[in-house]
Amino acid sequence: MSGTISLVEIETASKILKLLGDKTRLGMVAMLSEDECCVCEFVELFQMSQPSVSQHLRKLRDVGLVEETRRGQWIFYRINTSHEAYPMVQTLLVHLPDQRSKLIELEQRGLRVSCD
Amino acid sequence: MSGTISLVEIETASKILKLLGDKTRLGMVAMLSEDECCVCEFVELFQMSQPSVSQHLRKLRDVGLVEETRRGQWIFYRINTSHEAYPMVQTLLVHLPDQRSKLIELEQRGLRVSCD
DNA sequence: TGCGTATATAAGTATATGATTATATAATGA
DNA sequence: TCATTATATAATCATATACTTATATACGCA
Repeated sequence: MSGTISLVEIETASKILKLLGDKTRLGMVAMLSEDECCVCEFVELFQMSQPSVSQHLRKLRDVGLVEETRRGQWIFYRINTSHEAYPMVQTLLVHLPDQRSKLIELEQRGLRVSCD
Repeated sequence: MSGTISLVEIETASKILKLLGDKTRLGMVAMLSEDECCVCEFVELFQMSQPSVSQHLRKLRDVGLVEETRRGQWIFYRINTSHEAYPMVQTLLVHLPDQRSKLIELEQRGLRVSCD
């Protein structure tokens, strides 16, 4: 229903915001709001070790903010739009710079993973 | 200009969100979005020691998210609506439960500080 | 001036966090 | 089946965080 705002308890909201209060994880969520991504793409995008990327994604997954799907060797992550805090997160993301160019640049470098 | 959304860099946004990723500070900012408050009111509202409250407020002040004014013995805090990330913070707060009842309850218990 | 109240700051400490390194698991293809 | 690639997890460690206690500062009032 348009006009209805989904409310989140302060305690719940602060847990989500603590997760997003890390530039890597916030960047990941911003990227995922454009498109699904897999771990090796994040490794490239953030110039960060694979275990580090996996651990950040795990934290996001543990609270249910992202979901994963395996496709062949790759595990793709996406935002869980049914999460109770998703509406709040979405209004947040509106204030962040568009991340599409980074995905495009990745694609041009031949490092974008796509499964059909 | 309506329709224009103020953008915040991911690094800046994550710093703000890290601060708001603590239930005490998020609660404080939510309260302050209703009305100015002083330290002793937060001590009562959050049932927390005075130094702890002061330290949380200092972090919020250090990034410029809140401002202070001394009035007599008391130092009142308020949200800095000119902060570059304020629009983002404001859209966040919309998703949190209304805090007015807590201020009203404080007033009824005679613990609300007001200076004229 | 001296006392009480409000607040800030400093020091200390236990816990949380984010990175690294090493290792385990799972899928692909020769 | 074996090597390679992608990912997860565990262990470790340095740093950050949030609280406590103790103390300093500032104001109001008798």
